Amino acid sequence: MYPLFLKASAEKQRNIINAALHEFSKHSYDAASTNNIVKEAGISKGILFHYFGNKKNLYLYVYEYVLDTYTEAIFDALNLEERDIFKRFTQMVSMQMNLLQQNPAFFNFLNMTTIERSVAVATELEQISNTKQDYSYEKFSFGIDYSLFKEGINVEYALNILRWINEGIAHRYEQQFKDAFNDFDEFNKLLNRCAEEMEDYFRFIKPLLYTE
Amino acid sequence: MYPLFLKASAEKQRNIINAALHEFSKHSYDAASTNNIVKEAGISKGILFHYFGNKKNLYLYVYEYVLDTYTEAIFDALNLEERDIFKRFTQMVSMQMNLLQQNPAFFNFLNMTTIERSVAVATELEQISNTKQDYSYEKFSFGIDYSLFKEGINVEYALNILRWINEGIAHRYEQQFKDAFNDFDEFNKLLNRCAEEMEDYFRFIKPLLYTE
DNA sequence: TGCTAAAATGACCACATCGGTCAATATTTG
DNA sequence: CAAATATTGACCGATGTGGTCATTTTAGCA
Repeated sequence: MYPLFLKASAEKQRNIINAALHEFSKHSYDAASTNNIVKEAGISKGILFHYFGNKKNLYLYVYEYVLDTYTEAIFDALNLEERDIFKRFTQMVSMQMNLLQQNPAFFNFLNMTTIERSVAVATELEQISNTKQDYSYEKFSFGIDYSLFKEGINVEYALNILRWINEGIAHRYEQQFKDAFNDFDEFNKLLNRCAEEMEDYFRFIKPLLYTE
Repeated sequence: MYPLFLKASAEKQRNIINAALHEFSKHSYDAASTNNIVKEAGISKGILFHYFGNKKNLYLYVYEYVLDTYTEAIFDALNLEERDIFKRFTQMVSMQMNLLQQNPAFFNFLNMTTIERSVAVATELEQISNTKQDYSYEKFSFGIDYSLFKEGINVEYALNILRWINEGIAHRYEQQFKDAFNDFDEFNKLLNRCAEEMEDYFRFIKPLLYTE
């Protein structure tokens, strides 16, 4: 893909990706500044364009990188022998918390891409999203044991509701995550509280969906 | 508040508010352009600043206007004698669909304000939000009959889940709403389909939460 | 060591757009 | 008709944009 970039040292690549993630998670594509990115990455403007040619390539590269990293993290975290959907969710929540701890901009960036409206990248964004996003969801729900559900339960509805609970809680914590970003202990406490709350809701809804 | 603006004709006020809503729902505060607003509203740059003094005042005025309109719409739509939370939700969904039909930018703007990060307006935004947002939620859940729930059900959890279902479905339809924005029939069909789906989920979850 | 090719720099470009102003003009009012 | 008010839009200095390229630094090899 971008051989010049891939030839650079791992640390440099990481710096650039993190700086881009940070900028693109704070601003829309149009409003994001390559000047800010190079400043934060500690590189010159020239080398960035040497690597990626233009802003758009950089943006789409970061998007693919994030989706791939996310998918890979799911692969790592998921124990496919666990066929209980609630345990699966617990696994995924802990995976997401780890990712968030490693790089808070990660999910902010993903959120931004879902509301991105710039015509300059809209079509490519949707294209990449379609090819990659569904895959990780499929992976997540592979091999689920549907017989654990009460008879007559619409499993598709049940799974969607679980996801929306997850997203709803995450969304509620978002601002707090941002505020606590620089306080390591506080940030970890928040992560735990958030995961705990998700667990609470799962405990609440599980007996409603599962047979005794 | 802004007497010069309020003295203008109702049509002019409407044009300005709609133009501002449109611009601020497409761009963050910093990225939004007053030039675009005056162009779309069909007024001169001078008169806009004559009315509001500066961009920030305009933005916050529109935000208050939207929250007030929303609250008022809830007042109109809600039958407080209906004490079944599911019927209440149905009432609110239909109210939201009406608002969305009248002005699609309405909810997009509200979504944008929830992710707004500009330091120029952050504190005021939160301040206004705190004073007004809670109120409409309180209003919505006033007089709910909790005895309809199964024994041992955590009602707070149940209500949150209903809200997240609502938001999750709405979010899923968002992009489609935008695409169909100019096709009146298609747009209405979408509104109905979205409301229908919310009803489906309510029908699904109601027997899980309520006693027979 | 010296030489060459590749990597990296950052000043610089032309340009677009920004929020905001204000002298000039149009309209309303009495 | 004059005075007061409403409205215009050209204009301002400032800022920042994505992208370029002559120049310098570094790395690899003989």
